[in-house]
Amino acid sequence: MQDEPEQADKKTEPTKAELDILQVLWEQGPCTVRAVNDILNAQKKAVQYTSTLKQMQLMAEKGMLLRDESSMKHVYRAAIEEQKTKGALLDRFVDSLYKGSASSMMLQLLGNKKTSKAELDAIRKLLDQLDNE
Amino acid sequence: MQDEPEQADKKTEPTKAELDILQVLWEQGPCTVRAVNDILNAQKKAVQYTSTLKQMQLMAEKGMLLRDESSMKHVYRAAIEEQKTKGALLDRFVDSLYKGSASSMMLQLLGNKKTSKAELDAIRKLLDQLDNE
DNA sequence: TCAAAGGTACGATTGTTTTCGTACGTTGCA
DNA sequence: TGCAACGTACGAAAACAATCGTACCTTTGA
Repeated sequence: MQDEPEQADKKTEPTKAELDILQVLWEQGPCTVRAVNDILNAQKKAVQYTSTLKQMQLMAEKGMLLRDESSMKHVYRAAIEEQKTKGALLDRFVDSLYKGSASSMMLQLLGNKKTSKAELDAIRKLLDQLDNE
Repeated sequence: MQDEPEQADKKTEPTKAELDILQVLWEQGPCTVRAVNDILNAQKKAVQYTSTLKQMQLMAEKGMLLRDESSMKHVYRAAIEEQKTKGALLDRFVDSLYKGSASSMMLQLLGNKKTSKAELDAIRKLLDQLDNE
C-alpha cells in the first residue's frame, strides 16, 4: 500500500501563515520563494526570507504546495484549490460562530457599518441570479 | 495614569478554546467553572475540569471575563459583547479570505452545497427588510 | 470531628505554529 | 579566478495555545 494516495485533498486546513502564502500563489500563479516573500513584505507582513522558505518547504511536504525543482530557483504552486479550501474554512467558521446558520452571519454583516451599500446590492444580485435558474 | 481604562474592548480576539467558553457564557449567562465545563463536555469536547478552570482564569486576567468571587464558587461572566466580538472576527475573516468583499464570500456560500435553500431565503428576507427602511 | 466531595491556585508539560541563524552550494561577473 | 549575491537545507529557538497534575482550602454530612 502506498503512502500518498491522498495528495491535494486531505486536511485542507491551512494555518494563518500558510494561508498568506497560498493567497499569493492563488493570485499570482507559480512563484519562487523570493517572489512570494517580496509580495508578503510589500503587503505589510515583515518576514524573513528564510522563514518564508521554510514555511513553503513544510507546506510542500504536507502536500499543500507542489514544487518544480528543475531549475535552481525552485518554483512553487498551490496544490489545493482556492475555492475548495476557502469553502472549507468558511464552513468551519460559520459552524463555530453561528451554529451553521449563514443567515445569522449575514445579520451580523448587516449590523456592521463596515459592510457597504454596494456590497449589499451585490449580494442581492447574487441571490436574484440564483433564483432565476 | 491608571492602568486599566481599557476593559472589555482591547484586543477582542479570542482563540478557539476561549471562544468555546465565551459561547457558553453568552448563551447561558453567568456560570461557575463547573457549569461551563459540564456543558463543554456534554457537547462532545472532552476536557478536564482544571483545564477549563485555568483557561477561564487566564481569560479573566486578560479582561475577557469578569468574575464574582464573593462566593467560594466563583461565578464568571463574559466581559466582551457577543455581537462586537463576533463582528470583529467576521471582519478579520472576510478581510483575510475575501479582501473585505462580503459578496465574494456570499458567492462562495452559494456554490456550497451545504448552504440550504431555507438559509438562502432567510438571507433574502434580511436584505428586503433592510431595503424597506 | 473528620473524611470525602468539590473548589481554587498555579507550575509545568505538551503540542503546534512561526521565525530565524547558520551552513553550504551555485552563478555571474569584475 | 575568486568573491559577492543569491539559492536551498535544516536544526533549533521562540511564541503561542491548550492541557493537566498536584497542592491545598472549604463545606458538609455521617
